[in-house]
Amino acid sequence: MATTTYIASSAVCSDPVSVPDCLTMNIVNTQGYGREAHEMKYMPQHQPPMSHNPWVGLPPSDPSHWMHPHPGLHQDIKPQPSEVAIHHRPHPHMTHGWQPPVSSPYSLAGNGGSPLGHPHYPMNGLMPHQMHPGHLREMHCESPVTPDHHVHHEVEEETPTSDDLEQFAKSFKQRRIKLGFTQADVGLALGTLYGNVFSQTTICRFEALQLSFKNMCKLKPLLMKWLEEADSTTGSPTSIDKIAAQGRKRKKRTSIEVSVKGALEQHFHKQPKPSAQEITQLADTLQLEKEVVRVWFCNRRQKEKRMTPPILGQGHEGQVVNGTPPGQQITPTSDYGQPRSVELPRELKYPGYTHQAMHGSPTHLPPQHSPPGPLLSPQMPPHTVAPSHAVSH
DNA sequence: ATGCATGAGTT
DNA sequence: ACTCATGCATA
Repeated sequence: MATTTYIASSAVCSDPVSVPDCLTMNIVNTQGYGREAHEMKYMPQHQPPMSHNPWVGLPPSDPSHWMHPHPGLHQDIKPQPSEVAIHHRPHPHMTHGWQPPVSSPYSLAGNGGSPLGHPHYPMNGLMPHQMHPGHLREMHCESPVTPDHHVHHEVEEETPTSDDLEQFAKSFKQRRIKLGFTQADVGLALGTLYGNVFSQTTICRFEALQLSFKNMCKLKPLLMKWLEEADSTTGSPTSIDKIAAQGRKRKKRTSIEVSVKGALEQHFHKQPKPSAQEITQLADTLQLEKEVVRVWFCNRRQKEKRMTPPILGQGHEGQVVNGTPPGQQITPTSDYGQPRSVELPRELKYPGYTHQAMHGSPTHLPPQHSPPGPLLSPQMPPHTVAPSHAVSH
């Protein structure tokens, strides 16, 4: 049964540390659900664009990162960096000009980081950091489209290959852990660092390669920077406050029964993009709200586009299709529920990357830009290996 | 770690 | 109505 309740997401902001009230974003009413109706978002208390970011030298010249044309009128609740109450790290004993951009390995909110009341403090004061810094460019990605005539400088802004990403993600995770930071810490740190806060979820997905290729590319440089800062820094406990995402009316997560999911999966195999009618019918049949079904399909499609897509071919549907998208290689292996230890030969997996392989502007490119050069223009790297879906964390 | 949801931007 | 980036809530 689908729970269709709305929750006054007062969020679990039970941050033991503190919750600055300065962060109150007035969330009015969000009826994101009934799009057909009004779409009131939340009203930002608004606030001075950039307050201070003591340690984060945010170039005033580049507010674009954290400012949106419509403050407060953006996507999910994301605290503006300026809103984030950052504590100056109480560590006078630091020799560095400035310290860690990051939040301490503790503090942390609700999610992944330190769940259940008291976080584990991996290191109070001393970090196991410093593995062997000064070297995180072990990955050089040769972009497919890179003119060979020009050497690689440090920061390769060229599109990394999926291998690069995979490799990076892996080492990133490893270091992050050694440094004693949680995924949530990182997400928060990015906010104080660059003004873009990310959730534990996103960091997690990055590490697990569960984002789109493009998205991975976008985040990589940020995480790279964080890494630099992080391991070039002596741990200084900084307490970060968690912002409460309050008041927003969010539909409660619908729980779809497994049997129903199976049915949905089956339909998905036959028709990944059902028409409104089909959706309606399906919803009717399965006793779900139409919207729920619609969203399910959206999410399912999105899943297919991740770097580590679910393998098509759920245990039950026998007659799968011929709908295999060209170029999409389906690995008959089971789904992501299992430990993917096998080297999945999924050479191509970005069937539908019709858009920008990644470029700053949101504007999309024409689907198929025929490369002037004789070489192919793979926006997507040749191949990817099996995600070493490690267990950790 | 992941399922369902939101919302800006597209098509 | 869809895609895509992202995240709350939850398993």
